[in-house]
Amino acid sequence: MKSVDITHRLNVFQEACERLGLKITHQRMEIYRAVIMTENHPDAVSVYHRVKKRIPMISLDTVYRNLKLLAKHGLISIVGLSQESLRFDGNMTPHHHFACVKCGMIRDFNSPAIGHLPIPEEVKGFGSPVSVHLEVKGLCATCKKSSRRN
Amino acid sequence: MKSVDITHRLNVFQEACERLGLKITHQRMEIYRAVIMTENHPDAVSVYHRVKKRIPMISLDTVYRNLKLLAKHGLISIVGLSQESLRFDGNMTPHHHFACVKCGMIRDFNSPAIGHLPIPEEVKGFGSPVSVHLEVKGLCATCKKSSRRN
DNA sequence: CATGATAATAAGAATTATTCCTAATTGAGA
DNA sequence: TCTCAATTAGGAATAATTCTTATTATCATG
Repeated sequence: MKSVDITHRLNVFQEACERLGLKITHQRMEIYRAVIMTENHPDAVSVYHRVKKRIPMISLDTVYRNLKLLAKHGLISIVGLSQESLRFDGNMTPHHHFACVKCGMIRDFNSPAIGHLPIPEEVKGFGSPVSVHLEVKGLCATCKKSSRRN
Repeated sequence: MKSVDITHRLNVFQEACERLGLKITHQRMEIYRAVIMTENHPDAVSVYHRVKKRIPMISLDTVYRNLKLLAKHGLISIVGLSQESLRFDGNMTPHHHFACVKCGMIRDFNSPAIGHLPIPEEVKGFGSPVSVHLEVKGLCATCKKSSRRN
């Protein structure tokens, strides 16, 4: 990404923080910057090491706290289903998943339309695809109800 | 799932183990059975508790070991991208992922076709979808090369 | 059916990822 | 500038997963 783009995105980020009532701290800015500058979807520890070069006293907890906070506010996202532990699936027939971001509930669904999706040529350049799943994230009906009560 | 179906799947599983040279142990059978009988994509600890009712001395390690082994052989699957830690994404424009199951590399791709997929009505009954990602799992070019060497 | 090679297991220690706790610091509005 | 709630650093705590080792069980073969 070009440095003018980075600057622009940092400005947009700053405005978003103001709008959301999040304080604009040095740490928060650098953590965000590290995420958008890293192409390959870093984990928290990678972000930590990267930010440490600019803020040597940064704590890993601060990195985790901000990454989660920013993800919660939709300023960055978590790759995949954001589960804290591995989950297993005995259904080996083609299907897809709906996952609740709050309680972790996962439901299967099929879709003939999705069944024969065209995988772009580009992807074959990355390697050999083995499986294809559509992952729909959202709030399940139960969690939606309980969050309205608050 | 009906009990005749369970029985049938256990038979198929047993044949698969024979074909793959995996020994048919009591623990392995019960672990597989627990996974296919649980609709909601259990994590390892849930499987452990379920199996413990039938094999009180089962160890958690055995559960993990078998779940991973069965997943490796394609007898069950791991939900999502099978990552061991959370990974973050600063790209908030619509895109999809190719993930290498061996080294964890993730690459983005877009697809206009996937962009306006019809989400089945069924899914709206589960809750409110927020994001939709296609997750393609496979072996990346580099890992494919290095595994051929062995 | 006995037996030996080897895969698999139990139990607990070790490792890794993530979150919590607390005291000190800081950003931003009055 | 002053104040206060939000944020931070640092280390302890927790949770998830893997490793180590001694023992046991499976299954091919005699």
